[in-house]
Amino acid sequence: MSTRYNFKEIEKKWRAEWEKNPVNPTNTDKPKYYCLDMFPYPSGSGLHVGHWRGYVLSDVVSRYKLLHGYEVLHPMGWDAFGLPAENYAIKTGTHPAETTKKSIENIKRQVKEISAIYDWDREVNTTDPKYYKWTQWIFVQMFKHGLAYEKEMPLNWCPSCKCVLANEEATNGVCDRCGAQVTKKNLRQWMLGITKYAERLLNDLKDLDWPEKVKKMQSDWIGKSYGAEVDFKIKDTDKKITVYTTRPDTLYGATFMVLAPEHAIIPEITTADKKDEVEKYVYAASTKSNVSRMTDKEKTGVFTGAYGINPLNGALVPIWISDYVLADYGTGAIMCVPAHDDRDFEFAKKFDLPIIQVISKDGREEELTQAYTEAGIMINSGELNGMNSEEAKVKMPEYVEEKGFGKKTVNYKLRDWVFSRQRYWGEPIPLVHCEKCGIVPVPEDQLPVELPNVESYQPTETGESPLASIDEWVNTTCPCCGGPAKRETNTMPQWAGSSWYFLRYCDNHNDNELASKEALEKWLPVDLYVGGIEHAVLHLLYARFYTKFLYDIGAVGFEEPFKRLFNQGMICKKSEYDGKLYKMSKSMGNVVSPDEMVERYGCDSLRMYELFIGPPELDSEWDDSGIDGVFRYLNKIWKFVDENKDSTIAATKEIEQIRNKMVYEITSRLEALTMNTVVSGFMEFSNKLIAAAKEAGGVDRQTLETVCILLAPFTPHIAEEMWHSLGHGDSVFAQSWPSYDESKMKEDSVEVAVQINGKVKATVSVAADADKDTVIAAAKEALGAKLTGNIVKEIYVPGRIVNIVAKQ
RNA sequence: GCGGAUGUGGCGGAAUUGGCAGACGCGCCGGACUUAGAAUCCGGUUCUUCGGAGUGCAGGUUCAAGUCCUGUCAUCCGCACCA
Repeated sequence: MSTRYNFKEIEKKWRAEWEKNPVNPTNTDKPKYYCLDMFPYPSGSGLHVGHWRGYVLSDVVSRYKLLHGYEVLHPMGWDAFGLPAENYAIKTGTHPAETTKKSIENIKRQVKEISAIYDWDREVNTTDPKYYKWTQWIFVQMFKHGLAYEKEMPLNWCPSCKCVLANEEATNGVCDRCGAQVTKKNLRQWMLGITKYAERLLNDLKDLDWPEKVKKMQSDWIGKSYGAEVDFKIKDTDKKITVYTTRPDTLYGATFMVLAPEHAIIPEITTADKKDEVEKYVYAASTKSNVSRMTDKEKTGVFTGAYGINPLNGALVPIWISDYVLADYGTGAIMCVPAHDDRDFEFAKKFDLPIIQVISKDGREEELTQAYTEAGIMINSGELNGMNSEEAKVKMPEYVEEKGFGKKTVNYKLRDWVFSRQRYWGEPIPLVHCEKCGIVPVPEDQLPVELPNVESYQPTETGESPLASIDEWVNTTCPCCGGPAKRETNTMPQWAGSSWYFLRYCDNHNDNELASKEALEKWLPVDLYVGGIEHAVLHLLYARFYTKFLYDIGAVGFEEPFKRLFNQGMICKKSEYDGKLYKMSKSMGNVVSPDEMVERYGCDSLRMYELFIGPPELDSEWDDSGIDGVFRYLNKIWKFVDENKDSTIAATKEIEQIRNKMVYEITSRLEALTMNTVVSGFMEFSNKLIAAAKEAGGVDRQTLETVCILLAPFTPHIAEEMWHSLGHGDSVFAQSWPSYDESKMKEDSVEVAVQINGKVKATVSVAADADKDTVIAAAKEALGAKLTGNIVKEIYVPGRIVNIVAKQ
């Protein structure tokens, strides 16, 4: 006879039962809890055990809240627009909708293996016209509010995806999706004015219960800086150049200026003798790739022949051009203080420009071998001399403003969002170009603008969408004047659908609004959002921006979508190619299939092991054999409940103590989301319980029931089965989370370690409430002859330790 | 270059936030059961020259340090000419 519990039968039985009678009742008047997973892209290759981690964690929290009497919204859906389905279409001619449908079917089957309490009636799919109707509707609102606009500018272009990229998708000059080096291409594109929200996106971060790391990444990306704009007149002309600086305190030390090669004033100020050289440099910079401009740190530059005038002291400063100055940040022009800026120092050394020190450590000038970038005492700075540079930094912007040659300003690194894509498998941008009326949004009652069928999905080299070749779709009538007009052929980026999907879940069948006011009011904002760190800037920033916009137009009643964020770590495994640790992926050959694990150990064991593997916020290495421990534990607890299910005896004091402590520990560890210690807690307390029961000749019912309920969020099937085996007819999830009685957790006697000079020499058992003198006396007795010398000090930490300090 | 995280047995990792380092589990060793294996159960498992030593390394504060401070090394992650 096998002692293994029959997980296959049990899990099948309860899954069928829960499908019929969901344990999470809807439309109640209970308090709400919205627990959200980042929805997956339904790729053809399906799930691996790494995907389970976040989904199990969020399901544990959801079920835990359920047992606390909440009505829980725990939905799942598919972020299904995107390149893999489209690339597959290019190769095979299969319509992406078909591929997507198949992928969703497959991944949904795998997701169901997790046995999470997802409400499948609320499933969303970003590629469903009923869904993207509202993605388009939001765009139309943005257009109407002047937030969506068209602009021609040099953009990140991925030569491999044949598509433009947003700044957020092209960090380090590399395509976020395919890894190809990004080039610049001058294109006319649709932009979203996210920079208008920069201040709010930054400010509202501070109230969010998010990992500090993510908040920092977002605030760095927004990149707010305080400084001043200062006007430099150009010698012998009536023109001026405005520079932006965060170091107005160093203005007296500005010895030259540098313009970005794209700066519009360059042709106007370049002197005749420098013209050729300047034009050559500007041309070279324009053809230099984005990547080399970022990575070639060697300074290059050219002198324009013109001079600016330092507004403070009238000094003449030569105006140079260099590609280390960015055209689209600040004013595209800088004043250079080589004494106090590394880059300016390097430039000055290379081109032999003067260096004037204006800040010094001790008020004395010194020979600088590198830029002095710390704070210090002002020197060579007229009226500022002797002042602390930090103070000067604060005072100067105001001073500059008073004198009328500049103003205090703020700058952001955040750029507007390049929103259009030249690909097929995305939401069509719902606009019409009319010769008479200009750009006209498609009327809301005509949404969605559905994706037409095309013959070739192939993207073009020219930056034109594959949709442009379908004349019967492109040619339309203007909704405004009824005349001939052409549709916008660009599509939206993948982020469009995911920027608001969390709103749709609460009312996903609504054809009249993106979600009803009542449903939004009831469910939003999200209480806990679980997902990977890779979306720290992209998705999470976009979703916050969308929410703020929708708040501004009155479509939602809150400004921040996600109150609490949890980033689970990745599951890694050694690659079979080079033996190094990598995040699980098909291409590294290190994928472990959850299907296989479920087959061998069951869903409950895999769920518990996913949590046991390590701290949930850190990356962990997958180890196949580790799951054995969890599986053995479940067998052990199964056997324990089975053997005692008909018990009628009362709890001993010890068992009562273990039960109360167990409830306390499991609860507080679960609240802190330290799930790995919850699992070890289960093992630890169960071991104690089994040992105590052996000694007592059995265990009481209440303790067995408590164990079932505690386990229910983690291993729902076995918990439900054991609950029923105790004679209950209702579900374990209809119960309340157990409470604990602190007074019953206390032990009568405690083991106290006895130290001499901080080294443990003995232990002694004393009454828990014994006073210091009693314990010290007992400790000395236990030490006996080991205690020598003069006692200097006696320390007692109640219930923990005695330390006797003795001098020899 | 700047910023952040991490560093504890053969392995994954605990440690009530300054109070007996190594919980819990994997693996391994020994034993029981078995014709045998699997499974299960019981015991052991940081190192040690048995004095002690020990949380990447070197200092410091303290009666007491994995935990606090200073310096340093390594690994990983984010940003990267943002003036």
